[in-house]
This record gives sequence, structure tokens and C-alpha cells, in this order.
Amino acid sequence: MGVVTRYAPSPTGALHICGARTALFNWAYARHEAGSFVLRIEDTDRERSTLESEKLVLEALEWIGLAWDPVPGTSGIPRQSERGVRYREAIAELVARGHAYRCTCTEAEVEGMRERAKARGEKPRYDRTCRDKNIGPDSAKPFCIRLRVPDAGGLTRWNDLIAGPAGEEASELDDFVIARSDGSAIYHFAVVVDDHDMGVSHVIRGREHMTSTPRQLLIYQGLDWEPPQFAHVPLLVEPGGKKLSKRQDSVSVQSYRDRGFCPEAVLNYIARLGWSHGDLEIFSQEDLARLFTLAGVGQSPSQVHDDKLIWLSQHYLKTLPRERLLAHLQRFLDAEARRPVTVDAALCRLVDLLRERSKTLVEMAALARFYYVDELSVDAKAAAKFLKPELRPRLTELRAALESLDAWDRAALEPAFQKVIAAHGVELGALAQPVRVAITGGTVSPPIFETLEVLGRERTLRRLDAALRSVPA
RNA sequence: GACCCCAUCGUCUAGCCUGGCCCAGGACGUCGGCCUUUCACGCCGAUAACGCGGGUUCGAAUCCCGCUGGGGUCGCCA
Repeated sequence: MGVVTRYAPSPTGALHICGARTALFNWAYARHEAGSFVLRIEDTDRERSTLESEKLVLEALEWIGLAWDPVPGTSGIPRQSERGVRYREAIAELVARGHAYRCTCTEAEVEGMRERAKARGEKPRYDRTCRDKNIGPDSAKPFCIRLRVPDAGGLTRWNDLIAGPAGEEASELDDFVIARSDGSAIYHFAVVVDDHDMGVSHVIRGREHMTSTPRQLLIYQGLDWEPPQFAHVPLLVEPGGKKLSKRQDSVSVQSYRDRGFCPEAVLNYIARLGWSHGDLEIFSQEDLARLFTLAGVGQSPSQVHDDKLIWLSQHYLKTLPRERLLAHLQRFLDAEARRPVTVDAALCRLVDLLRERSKTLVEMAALARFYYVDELSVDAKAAAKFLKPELRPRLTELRAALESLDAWDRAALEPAFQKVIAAHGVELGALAQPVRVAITGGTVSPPIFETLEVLGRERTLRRLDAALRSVPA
């Protein structure tokens, strides 16, 4: 029996960075141990679970490159909503074994017990009223089912693969509900049955689940099942220090994608949140599969900041194979142009020039704008500063020189510029900058000769003419 | 409130288990410089942390205790 890890999202919204990171750790651990990584949809909350969310989550997982293995005997991804029968069966068994009992206390009554316990300065919990009443299945009053927490010999401690020795005394535990009055299973119970049935060997999840582990352990014990290994990953927190809110869309995988971060950068970023491997910073997916260990996961919560993500983004923009970069960039090109943009050889060249000048794909698409746009809109401030009347002669001379050039490459372009600046006794910048504004519409672009080359002679001349026309005489 | 957990530069972190190599290393950020036709890239340099107080020890970021601060969990939600 090899390693089996799982990621079990509840489809109630987009995949957030915390979920993505949990999924990544599960994925990486499984890959590292040559095991399998499976998915499960926890959609027992019918109110909040939607198919759209589910699609969103799976899409996000695919986008960051985490492929899951299909679960045998299912359509690939089991969903809790389809496993009700199995849960009931397991609940019945637990009752039959005497490890669970029926409870007819109403929610209001239980609420009262909790209030009273709290008033006494104790942990709010159920007072075990029905524990020994031996209520049968034919009870007239509606009943839920509670686990009978053993007084002694309860297995509530475990050696966490990340947190170390953990757990609490059984005496601290409540006789918690495992099945609602309608017979359906509570999340904690369903999870145990699912993990067992799916053969999950390692449960790697967020620290917020740590306190519920003893209860799950008790269920394993009651059912006489061997529990999996547990590994609880420290939380991801907001810059303030609070737990990251699930509702914060700014940290959804989708929003990172929309902001122009490539999946390689996002994956690398979340990998380094709570995990490290010596002094290394750059990790490809293959690196992670090869190097990931639970021992490399730290103990303290990590704040989510954009700084390093932006740096990683820049790094991947610089180093990604061209094909991949272009594939990521296409949608941003289309969005910026408001039409499908064809990436021809010149645009390819431009993209290469833009690689080390862009922090995100959004920025890259914007910087390339001058190339794929027909009607260039020139930035007013730039024009006011660089397209002044006194520059007319220089620009006019340059235009003429460019028009008569035999070739359109750097070797031909540079002498043409040199001639003009020599005639006027100015630095190259004094000519290059106005030209840049005229042909790109702004003050920022790749080096002037390359920019000219990319744009081509015809469009360059046309834009110079337009600029000349707009300069007051 | 009860139970549990965490604590190294502004941020991500190495080191902690197996005390000395750590007057604490890397990365991001920030600042300065070099390069330079704009913007960047690149290169060089600087900045900045062991929360506090007690122990133990020849010696503590590392072990122990306390404090402080922060967080998580306490549902017939997932």
C-alpha cells in the first residue's frame, strides 16, 4: 500500500490561495512518495455548494498544474452528496457496536447546556443527558446520533507529521453529533468514512482542522479502522495576522490569473509559503515533486504579500520558454486589443524584448500595445514634453533619412540617427526619446532601434508623419 | 471563557530536534552606486531580526520555566 493523499474542497466559491497551497502540498507529497493524489468534492452543504464553484475549483487546480489521479470505482472524483447510503451504513454500525447513541435533546436544550457550562467557566458542551437512556430507533421524538466518547482508553493523541505530538485528553471531548435527525452524516463523520474508503494514507490539511482530529480519531477507533497519518499545515494569514478570509476574492487563484501572474509563478509562490528547501527560491513543478518533504514545512503562520510573487512573476516572464509565455499572454493581448491578436514574427520579437521589462502579463500586453493597435493614441504629457516645435527639423531630417534606407535593421538605422544627431550636435537620447513618443505613444519602450525594427518601416514613417502633423508649427 | 497552537530582519524563510562553525545566512522589499538612448535587466554595496524575563551550561536563537503578544477551535456548517 503506497501513499495516497487527497484534496477535498467544498465547492462554495473560488479556489483560494490557502486551498491551492494545501492541494499543492498534497500533490507534491504524493508525487515525492510515488503515491497518488486524489480529489473529493465535499458538497454535503446543498445550500452553498454549486456546480459552478466546483468547475471553478477544478479549473483553478488545472491552471496551476496540479493533476489528480482518478479514484477507482467512481467517475474520477467522488462527491459526498452521492455517498449518503454508505454513511448511514457506517453510522448504524457504530451504534450497533455501542460507540454511538441516539439523542432526543432538542437544539434549544443543548444550547442551554452549553450556556450553563460556559457560565461555570467550562468548555461549552453537551451534558450527556441521553448517553445512557438507550433510546431505540423507534423513538417517537426525533433524534440525532452522538458519538460515545470513551472515558478511558480513547485514542485522541497522534504524532502529527508536521506539528509533532498532538491531541488532547478524551475528557476534554464532547459527545459530538455524527448524524442529524434526518439521518444524514455530519461532515466530520463523512470525512472519516471517505478517507477510509478511498484508502487515504496521509491527511495533509490546514491547521484549523487540528482540533477536530481527536474526534475523527475516535471514529476510526469505534469503527476499528486504522487511521491515516495526519499532517497539519500552518495557516495562511492576512498582512494583519488574521486567518485569511475565504470570501476575499483578491486571494483567489482566478484573481491572480486575472492580474497577469503566470501559473508557474503562483505555484512557486505558494510553495514557499510555509515550506522551504534550504536557501532555494525558484522551484519548478518538477523540483517540487522531487524535493518536497513534510519536514520542510514550518510551524508558524505565513502572511500573504505580493512582493515576492511579483518578483517571481518577473522571473518566470524572463525565463519561460517562448511557447509557454505566448500561451499565457494571448488572452491578455486579446483583452487589451479588444479583438483576437495574431502573434506574428515581429510581435514574437517584441515579446522577447518585453520579457525583462514586465512584471506581469497584463503589463506586457500593455507595453506591446503600440504594435498591435492601428490608431495610436499618444500620451499627452509625453507629447508635450518631447514633441516640441523646435524638434521639427530633426524629426523631418530623420524621417527623410529613414525613408531612403535600403535596409531596415539596426545596422542601417543607427547611422541614420547618428547623422542627424551629429548635424544638430545632440546626444542620441535627444532624438530617440521624441521618436519613441511618436511611434509608441509613450516614453517607455524597448531600445529605439529594436522598436523601430519591430514596427517596420511603413508604420514607423506613418507615425512620424502623424506626430509631425500634430506638432504645432 | 475553555482547550490547543505559534513566536528569527518590514515580508518569505535557513539555523533550533543532535547547544559552540551564528556579534545569526539566503531571498523579496527599501536605500545607494555602476551600467545606460527611455524603461527595465544585470552587477556591486548598504539597511534590518533571535518578543521579554528568569534559569541550566564554560557557552543558548538553539534546552527548561514564566510572562507578553498573536492565532486556531469550541454547530444537528463544511
